[in-house]
Amino acid sequence: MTQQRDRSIGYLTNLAARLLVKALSRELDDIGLSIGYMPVFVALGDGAAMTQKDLAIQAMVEQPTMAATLSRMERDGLIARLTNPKDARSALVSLTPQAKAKMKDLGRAVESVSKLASAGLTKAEQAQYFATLDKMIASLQAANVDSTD
Amino acid sequence: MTQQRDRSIGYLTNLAARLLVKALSRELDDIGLSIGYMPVFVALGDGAAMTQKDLAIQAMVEQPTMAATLSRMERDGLIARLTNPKDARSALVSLTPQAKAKMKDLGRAVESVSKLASAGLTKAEQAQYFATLDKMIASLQAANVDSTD
DNA sequence: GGCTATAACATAGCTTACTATGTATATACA
DNA sequence: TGTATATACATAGTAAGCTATGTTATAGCC
Repeated sequence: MTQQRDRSIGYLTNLAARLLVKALSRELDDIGLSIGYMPVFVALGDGAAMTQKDLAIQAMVEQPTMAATLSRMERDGLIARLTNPKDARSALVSLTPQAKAKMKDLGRAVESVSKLASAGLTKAEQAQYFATLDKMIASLQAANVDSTD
Repeated sequence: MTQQRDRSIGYLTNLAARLLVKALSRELDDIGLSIGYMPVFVALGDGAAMTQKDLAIQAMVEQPTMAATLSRMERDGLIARLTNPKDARSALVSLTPQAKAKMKDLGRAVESVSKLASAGLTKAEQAQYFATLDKMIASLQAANVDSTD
């Protein structure tokens, strides 16, 4: 009869991530954006144009994931694809003016969710949380690279 | 030109979660299990039988998510559905013997990934990480409830 | 120059999440 | 008793992730 919910590091981290996604998605809905678009905005927000591959690397997602994200963003009028003069296989992706116009609101949404998530945490706790995440991510990425070769 | 990756609490938490999922999925592949099955194993591992709804509550996922998970588990021969004598709308779900036979391996897989994730963290850091996650989850859940009514 | 290997992207198929909505059974109450 | 409401589950559709594999263009090398 013991209420034995999963308290593993994986389950709890995942739950927190899902709740963060949900919270941010709600904010982004109002602006007409989607959470998967975020890393593209971060990468291209300064006016840069880059290939799908470089976007995938920066976002740390696989190529097909970025391909799907970009096609949704194109559908939503947020990115344009210019032919890459240096390589006919790839295209250079950049934000449209409509996308750029939403950057400020996007920043506000991220800020608001970050505040919500860290409500009740001291500055020290927040710093510690980031430091721990960095270490954990490093361990997991190292193991991932090892077993991918 | 600044390599300005997203360092928001949301993005990093999400990245850690994705890496944890990947690591555990790799382990579970060997046993023939899938990560979404985990909360069902946790809930039913002691031989209990419960409804889809209660499973969804324990796993903290929405009902259609649990419905899909259960249908994959049924396909894989891991759960059985018995008619609920008290309510013809629902069925009582329990683990099959094949599923129970995998519980030990599953525990080992979780343990191994937890170790990998917390490699390089002191006991104090781990405890602090859990405490911070708990607070964060509580804040996010409270906000979620508020905006759902 | 032509073949081979590599690289970039596309496509297919799967998992795990979500929301919205439909259906059928229980429950409540007039 | 019969209707209205609430509950449990099913289904449809979408997002965001993954792996595996196909296609086309580039690069390397004999």
